Formats: sequence, C-alpha cells, structure tokens
Amino acid sequence: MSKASARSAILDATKRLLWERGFEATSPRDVLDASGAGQGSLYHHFPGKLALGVAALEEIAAEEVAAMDAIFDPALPPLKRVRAYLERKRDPLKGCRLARMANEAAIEQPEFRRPIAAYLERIETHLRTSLEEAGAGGELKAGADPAVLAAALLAIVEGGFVLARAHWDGERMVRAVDGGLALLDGFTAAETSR
Amino acid sequence: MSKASARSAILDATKRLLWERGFEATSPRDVLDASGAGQGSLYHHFPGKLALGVAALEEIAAEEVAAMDAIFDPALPPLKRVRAYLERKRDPLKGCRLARMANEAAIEQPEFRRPIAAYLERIETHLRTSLEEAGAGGELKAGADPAVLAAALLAIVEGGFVLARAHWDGERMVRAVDGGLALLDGFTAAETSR
DNA sequence: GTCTATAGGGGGATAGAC
DNA sequence: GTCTATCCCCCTATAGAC
Repeated sequence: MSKASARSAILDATKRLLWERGFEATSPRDVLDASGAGQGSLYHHFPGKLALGVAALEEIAAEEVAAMDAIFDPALPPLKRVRAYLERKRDPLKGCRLARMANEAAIEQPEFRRPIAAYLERIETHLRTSLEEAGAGGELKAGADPAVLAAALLAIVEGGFVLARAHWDGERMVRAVDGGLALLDGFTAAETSR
Repeated sequence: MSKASARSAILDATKRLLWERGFEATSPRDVLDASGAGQGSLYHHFPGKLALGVAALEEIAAEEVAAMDAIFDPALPPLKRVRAYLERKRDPLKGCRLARMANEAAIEQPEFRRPIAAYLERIETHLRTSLEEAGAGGELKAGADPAVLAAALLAIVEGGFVLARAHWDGERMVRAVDGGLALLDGFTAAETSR
C-alpha cells in the first residue's frame, strides 16, 4: 500500500470524517492530520474543500449504491427485497452516510448534492420497481401506489435517522422502521410472503 | 419596543439564523450583525454560543409546540387531526426548524437536544393519542399499532424534509407525505372520516 | 446593561523548495 | 507529487469604559 499515495489517503480520511462530523465541521487541516498527508498534497489533487467533499461523496455513494443493489437482489421475491431494505442493520446514531449532509449549506451546490441525490434516487427506484413487480404478481392490494409508497418508505428510514439522533436513542429509528414494515403489511394482499 | 433591548434582539436574530443556516454555521458575529447589538451584550446575557443556541431553540420549540397543539385540536375528529398534521403547509427546502439540527455536532449535548426532542415527542404523542382515540372509536383496522404508526408518520415528515433538501425539490416531500396519507387510509376502517 | 476594542486560535488557501 | 512554511480572515471569547 505504499503507492496508495497521498490522494487516496486524503480521500479515505475525508470519507471517514464526513460520516463522523459532516462537511462543514471537517476542516482541510483535520483531513491532513487524519491522513498523514502534507498541506500541498490536498491542493495538488483537489482545487479546494468543496471539490474534495464532492469526490469523497462520490466514492461513498458508489459504495452505498453497490450495497443497495446487493440488497435488492432480483433473485428474491419483490416484497422480500423491500423488507430486506427496511430491516437492514444500521447504526442510527451515526446517521445516513449521505443524507446526513442534507442540512449543510453546501447542499445548495448542485455538484455537492448530486451523489447524495443519486444514492437516494437509486433506493427509491429499487423500492418502486420492487413494489410494482409485487403488484403485477397480485401481491399488493388494489389502490396501492408503488411510487408513493416507495417515497414514504425511504422517508421513514431517513427520518428514522433524524429521530434517533434528536433523541440520542437508536430505538426511535427502530420504531419508525417497524411502522414502515406495518405499512408494507397493510398493503400486502392476504396470502403472500412475509 | 424600546425596552425589547439587546437580549431579545439577539434571541430573535439567533432564531432566524438557526433556521436559515443551522447552529455551527451561525457565528456570534453573525448574530450581532443581524441584531444590531454589541459584542458585550451577547456575553452579558449568555455564557457562550451553546447557551445562546439552547435559549433560542427553547423559544422555537415553544412556538412550534403551540402550533402543533393548535393543529391537534381535540374538537376535531381524531383522524382529521392526523390528516391536518400531515397536510400542514410547509416549506420543504427550509427544513424543520428544530429537527434540522439533528446532524450538528452539538446534538450530543443533552441541553441542546432537549428542546428538539421535546418538540418531536409532543408531535408523536399527539399522533399516538389521536390514533388511539380513533381506534377506540372503531375507526382503525384491527392490528394497527398507534405507537408504531405515530413514529412512522413523524419519520415520514422529517424524512420528507431531508429528501426535499437532498434533491433540492420540494415535490419529494409532498410525495413522501402522500405516502403517509395512504398509510393512514390503509389502516382506516372502511366507513369513517377522510 | 450596553458598548468598542482586542485577543488567541483555527479556518481555507497559497508559495515554493525538494 | 509531496512536503513545510506562511498568509489573511473569521471564529469564539474576554477586557474594560460608559
């Protein structure tokens, strides 16, 4: 790993600090201290703090999108995929690696929010298409709108992180997600999965 | 209003800036510039930035709790109260005045999160008791758990703010809340409100 | 209770040697 | 491509006159 070089050390440190502290609270100095790189290396590879943050977010998004693609395994029955997403193991107090940044001032910069939005969009699409597939298979009740249910389930998870952090109690997220599972059950036609 | 004095000018400016930018992004200097007060006034009335933020959050929480208490008017049928909460007019891109702070480092301080948690708890309690009342009146389907549904509905609203800001598109929140309304309909026994 | 002046430290960024 | 040294500005807080 000697040729991992300063660039990747800087990116790795940034990815870690973004999750722990967010963007504004992470200074270039913090990144350098955490990575062991020198002052000039950062500004050689990135034009500034914003670009560094964007590059780190893009790597984080790539990792998390891959994890989501694995969870929404097309080999599984569609409603099992949705349940797998809701029941995924999470650390509520750490917040969502990407959506955690939604309230930073930098979110107004399109390049900053692009990887975050892409990640959320991917989940919502997986949820919607899974629900559509379930509906086509007669597993959903009539009147269930996959697009609207997908948006609500995603909001429950992201809102669950917020509630957990606001109360500093991971159980708050668990309860919200349980509500999401109940929501799913409520729209599931009698027979199927579970 | 001449005796409104520096203290309330400082608090008002802080309340405004907390909503616009959050806590870390708001400096004591910003507050002084926005309020017209002098440097010393801030530190005469508050021991430091954290205490100022807490005092401002307590006022914001008091205002928002009052607004919630008005929405959950006991004179209304219980399910109408829940719908009124979900359908409340909001500015999705501005975020929740209180829960917006959930990802700031200061949230780890108990006094900082107390007003935020109290506000969220109040909403959740209103939702739960309204749903319990609806259940007692036979308006909810069997198996609907008011506590879990309340947590999910609150998470949908708070998560909706996050989705809207991440996409910089208020429609994202509208869709999530529509899912909340569908969730409610799904657990409503055939005849009732709407 | 309010003000102006100021301090010490860290923020983001640049210069330029190696 | 990497490093050390340095810059200017703003951050939070204190001093002390009025």
